[in-house]
Amino acid sequence: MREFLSITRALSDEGRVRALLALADGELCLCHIIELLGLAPSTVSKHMAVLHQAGLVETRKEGRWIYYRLADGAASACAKKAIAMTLDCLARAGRIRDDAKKLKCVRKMTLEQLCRHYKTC
Amino acid sequence: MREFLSITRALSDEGRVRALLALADGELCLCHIIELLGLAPSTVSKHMAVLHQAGLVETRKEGRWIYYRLADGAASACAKKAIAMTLDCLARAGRIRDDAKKLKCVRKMTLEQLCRHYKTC
DNA sequence: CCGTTACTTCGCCATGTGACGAATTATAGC
DNA sequence: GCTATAATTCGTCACATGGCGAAGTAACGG
Repeated sequence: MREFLSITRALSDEGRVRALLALADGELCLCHIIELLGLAPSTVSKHMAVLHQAGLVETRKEGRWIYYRLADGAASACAKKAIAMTLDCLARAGRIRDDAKKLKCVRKMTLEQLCRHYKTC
Repeated sequence: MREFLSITRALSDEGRVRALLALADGELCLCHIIELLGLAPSTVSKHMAVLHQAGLVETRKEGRWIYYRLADGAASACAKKAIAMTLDCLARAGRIRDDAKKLKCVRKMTLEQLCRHYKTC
């Protein structure tokens, strides 16, 4: 029950849901997500921590950068179901399609470009 | 997106989740759910309104009583998926099994017995 | 080392949420 | 009608949450 509630709570914020779905096409650096959501780094960091604690995303550290990806094999059955449901319900949502477009551009930028002065996309 | 968030938000409270799963065995009157959760009638009423607005439950009025049941055919695909996931994740949870036991007793009581002085089960 | 940079943690504020009891509404039964 | 009762709405309170910027931490590049 506790795990289920941590998952539904994590999925009850639009920013977190958008971040989760952005990972559907592959891992992203935190600065990518900051750029996508247009929120303060501290805010996005906290959102990603919530998703991580719910078991919905996993992290990989590479130098100064932290990459996030959807939870895969090691994830609980419940987390997997929740991710599948989210993708299923929202793949066609306007906001998510817009995000996908922006992400195509964001993914092409180097991390240096991105983190230098956000909002360059 | 708005619908999805209203569903995840509805499912992010333990009382609401317990109420939803209690309906898996068939419809219940509000007073049944008040008895099950042990919360004030006004609180439970608000919880059920949240579930209803999220499209997860439907209501039927019969005299002074209001019966709730899981959303069925008329429900959105997203709501159906969410209900299925909730059942799937929590059917074996300790709290839910305890609730099922208590419900067996509660369901046997007449509404008059129940509403007279709650907590008689 | 020492500055720069990517991220996290902390402190703060505004708003949202869940709880209750009291008041209100709607319905059944006398 | 009038009373009793099931449910909702309202008012209030304590607490959780999401937002930000500032300060702190960790890692790269001189």
